[in-house]
Amino acid sequence: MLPRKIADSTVRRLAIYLRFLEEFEAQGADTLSSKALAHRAGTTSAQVRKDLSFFGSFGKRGLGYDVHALARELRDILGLNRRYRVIMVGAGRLAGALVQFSGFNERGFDVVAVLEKDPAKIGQRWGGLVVEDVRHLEKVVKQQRVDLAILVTPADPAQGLVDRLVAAGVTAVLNFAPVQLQVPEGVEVKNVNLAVELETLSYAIKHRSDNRAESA
Amino acid sequence: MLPRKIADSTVRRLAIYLRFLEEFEAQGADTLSSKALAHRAGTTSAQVRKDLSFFGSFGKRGLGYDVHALARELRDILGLNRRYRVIMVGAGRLAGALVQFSGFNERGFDVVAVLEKDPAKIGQRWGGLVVEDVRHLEKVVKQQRVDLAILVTPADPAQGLVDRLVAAGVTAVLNFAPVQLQVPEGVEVKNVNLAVELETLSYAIKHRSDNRAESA
DNA sequence: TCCTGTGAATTAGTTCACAGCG
DNA sequence: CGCTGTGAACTAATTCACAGGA
Repeated sequence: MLPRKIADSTVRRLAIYLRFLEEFEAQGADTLSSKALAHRAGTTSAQVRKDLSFFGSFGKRGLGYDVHALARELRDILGLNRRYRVIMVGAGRLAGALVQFSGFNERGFDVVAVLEKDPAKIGQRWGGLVVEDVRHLEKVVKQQRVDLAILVTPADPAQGLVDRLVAAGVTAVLNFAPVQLQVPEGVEVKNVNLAVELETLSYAIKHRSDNRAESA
Repeated sequence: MLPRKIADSTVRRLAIYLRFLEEFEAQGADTLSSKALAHRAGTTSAQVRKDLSFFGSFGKRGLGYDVHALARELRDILGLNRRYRVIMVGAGRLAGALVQFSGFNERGFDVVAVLEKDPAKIGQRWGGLVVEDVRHLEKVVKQQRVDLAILVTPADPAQGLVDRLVAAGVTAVLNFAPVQLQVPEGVEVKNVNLAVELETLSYAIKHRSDNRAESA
């Protein structure tokens, strides 16, 4: 059923399809064509069908997809039919915003601990959590049975922290620090680099006319 | 000099190379090989050379790249040798974290206004800024000569807001709302979807063993 | 010799186009 | 018929491999 390797771009689109399916679900629609889904997700119907085809045949020819059934399939494919225990490493403003971000909770990601180095922040209450000393990282990861870490620190300490997280058993990391983390086989890292996003926009602004005219 | 179309993946890597070049610069290195840069950026030396070759020949055979000179070239290519005037649309926690985020300022992105719908937040002081009523969007965009908008709102109002931004003359948007925005030709949108990032990690966790073993 | 710059080869990803089922 | 599912065709991106200048 599962091919050797699914492209990251496909997985991202599946997550996007799921979001729209759930919107349609809420609106009471119960059948949807690949064309309609593609339109909402900003892609083509062939792409939608191809993406889904890697995992099975979920549609009805001549009809489309059952919204409920396809949403359920996608949640299953994406591993979203369980909850994840998340540790937040770093307690700056961005970390604070992420802890509050309802999208995480709705999707099954529960922040179970927040770690920080700065003594001024240790002991603060964050919602139901207390910010803990990062020295206790290993203990917390084990006691809380952490599945996934969100790393929200400056660049400098990031590699050392990820080494400790991996040693303690964490196998998935969402990294906001602007460094390329080195991790062993079997550990997944996703990077989010806000500066890079802005810089690609800067590039687009600067080179906008290149796509139309020859001269610069 | 500039080919018709540069892949987004290439532009992102250029931004990453620049970050590391600046680190090396700060450490006093003045020459660097494509191999060293590739290692830091998590790619291959051939990829580094190919990425750069789209824009020119910046290295010295047998030696490598002059760190200062290449950094300057990349800043020029990326359009980072000027400052950008940014409007933040939405004044939630994430917006607050982004406004404070030093990386933006260091890279030349100045937040010149923050807009919000919620009357409770309008009038709050954010650093040197006062949160303004989103009704004044058009006026603010024009008076502040905004180059770029960061959209940090729920999904619902996002399309309407982007329509107004575009009508007012904004041509680049960094979108955190979980919708696929429809914009006319010539307007650039970059999406950052934190839920999607977590969901691809969830997928990776679930399918980790598939890469090695046959059975599931 | 060392390391860049780059066509050529390869691999990955997307789109086409149509057979086949409801 | 309508719309899915999917090989085949195509396009894009990466990697190879080597010529050539410092």
